[in-house]
Amino acid sequence: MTRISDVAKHAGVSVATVSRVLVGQGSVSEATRERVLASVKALDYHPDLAARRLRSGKTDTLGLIVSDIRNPYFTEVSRAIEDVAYARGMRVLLCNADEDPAKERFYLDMMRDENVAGVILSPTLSLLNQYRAEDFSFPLVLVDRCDAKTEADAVVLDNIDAAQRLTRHLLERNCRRIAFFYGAASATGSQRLAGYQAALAEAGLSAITQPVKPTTDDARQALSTYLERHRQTPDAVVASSGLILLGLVEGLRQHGLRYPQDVIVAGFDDMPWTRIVTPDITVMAQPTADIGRTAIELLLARIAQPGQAMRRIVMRGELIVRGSSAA
Amino acid sequence: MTRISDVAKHAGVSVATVSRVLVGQGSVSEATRERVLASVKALDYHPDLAARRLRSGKTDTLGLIVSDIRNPYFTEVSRAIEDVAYARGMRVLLCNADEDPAKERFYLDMMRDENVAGVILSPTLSLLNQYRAEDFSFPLVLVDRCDAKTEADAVVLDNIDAAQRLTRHLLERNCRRIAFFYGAASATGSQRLAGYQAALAEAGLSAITQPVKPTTDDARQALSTYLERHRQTPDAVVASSGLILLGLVEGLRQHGLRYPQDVIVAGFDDMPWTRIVTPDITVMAQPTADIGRTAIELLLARIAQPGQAMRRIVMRGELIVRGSSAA
DNA sequence: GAAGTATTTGTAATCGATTACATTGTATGT
DNA sequence: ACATACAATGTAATCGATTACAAATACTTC
Repeated sequence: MTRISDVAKHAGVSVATVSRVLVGQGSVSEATRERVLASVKALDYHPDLAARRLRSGKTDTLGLIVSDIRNPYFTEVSRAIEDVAYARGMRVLLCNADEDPAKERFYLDMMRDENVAGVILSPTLSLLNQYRAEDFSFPLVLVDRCDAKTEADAVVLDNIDAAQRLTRHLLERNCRRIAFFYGAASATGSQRLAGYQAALAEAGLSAITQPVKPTTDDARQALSTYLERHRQTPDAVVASSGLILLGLVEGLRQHGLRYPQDVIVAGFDDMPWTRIVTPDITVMAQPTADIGRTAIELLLARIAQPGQAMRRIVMRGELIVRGSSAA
Repeated sequence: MTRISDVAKHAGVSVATVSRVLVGQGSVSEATRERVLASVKALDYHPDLAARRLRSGKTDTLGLIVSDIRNPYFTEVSRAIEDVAYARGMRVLLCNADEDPAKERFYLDMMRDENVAGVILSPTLSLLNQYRAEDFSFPLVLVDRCDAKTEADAVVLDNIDAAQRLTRHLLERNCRRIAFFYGAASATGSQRLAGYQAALAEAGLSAITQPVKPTTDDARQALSTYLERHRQTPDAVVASSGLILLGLVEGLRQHGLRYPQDVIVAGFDDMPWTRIVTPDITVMAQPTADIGRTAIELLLARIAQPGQAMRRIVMRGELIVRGSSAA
């Protein structure tokens, strides 16, 4: 391993000067600057990050804790985040909390131990409910999940509005009995539930709601159970997330129900498969790349300006009408 | 921040003793051990990882560099890897090389700088071709992609056999003109191509092959172009990966071709959507969870025993026959 | 109980950078 | 020509742990 002292010797300067060149702090003459950089290149020197971190207390690593890495929503968001980080030469420590508050706790502790510059997190409901900014020693940006009462930097969809518009669309298609399958474990799920309920209330209709675990398997089973228990099938089934939507489509298929003839189906997240099934599926699409990019930019801004006011950035969903809700 | 010296003072011992308790090296009496642990808990002490790393030169961070985080194959593999890492209290630094040798290089350099304990990598073709074990300062396990001539720890599918069996299945369905769309940029794609070709050769048939970029969009376009250029549609189209398969299905749909009536379709990777389209899709499934778990275990074994012989672990794919290749 | 060994604990060096402070050299204004 | 300010560089302290080595204590064995 070549150390900074090797570079200093090679360039005929002190270690302090080498460090100044590398860090970009302090003043160095252009001549020595070039000499040092030449030596760095000649010796293929790479600073020891642990040493640098220990002394300076700074890191250029960001943390990203998502709820489910297999959920395409999160992979697309992470992808966008990582692209920005890559462009800036920063690292991203990606972890998967699996909707488990214990894992989430573990990873947050790990972020503290790693001394990351900041963290982007899609919090469990449990964390969100007891959220206090002062519990975190690093800048934190919430993504996907945040409510109005939580004082934090956040990037979220306008869930209530999005669910309301999606539901209104189904009402326009003359659906009356609309069953809403939602992930009860997340803030997102309950906000979308509220939007759905608001739309039904406008129309003077009563709600049919079914909380599920936010997985495809659980959603499929919940639909099955529902269909078996009730004689009358609903006019429409709606999912509060892409994974749940997939479960609903699987479940309909399993029960031999065709859409849109027997029952209309729609849900959140414009996942790739929604375009290729026949008929294709009406969805409320989220701007995942935008959400990711905005989240990391918000985080970097916060790191640069720790004092600035908290910002909650609310994005609008896009309704994409397809065959599954054809008139 | 509480430091190790605070803990030492609180417990009435020296910092060395505290360190020994925490690291688990050296001998400490049970009594002091408990006293130290009590102090650690009382003060909520967490060791500074940078300092620990600097002094010991060791890390319990692993690196994982995948080719495309949006590919469900890789998310499932990462998921399995991370589960094992979590169970052992290790961190995983996940990066997305995007099939780009430059990014791959960048992230490999970063892994070196981070001083990770080891890395799991799905290499680009370019890296694989010039692979030399001595170029890496850390233990490395290849996943998904490796060839017989590369001397490295690796976990891969038996690609030739898998593609051959998938192709034979189509031959049994009386397909004669079988078009193979494969990712030319990866070792996996060309190995699967070889398997396909072997099966056709057995049957005395000529191959129809189409290299594509390993993305859904590119596959869809390639299929379109192919269909427009050739009067006669093939009996079957086969994809060398799940993302390509999705593109083929989209393309068929776009051209109004039904399967299995007009053309049979099949491919690699049992992705969730393959079960819900109608008809559902015949696939060669990969044991992704097994692959991930095996890869990290192989890596940990290598870290523990740096001297042991290189192992290439070859997994068998599972043919799942579904409606898209119905007789 | 003495000698020898094993166990437990402490002292201080060390990892490789950053950075406060001191020092030297150079330019500027009067 | 002298004082002042500022730029460029070097010396050495420092970050917070681990660990080599030394010292103290406990435990055997005869």
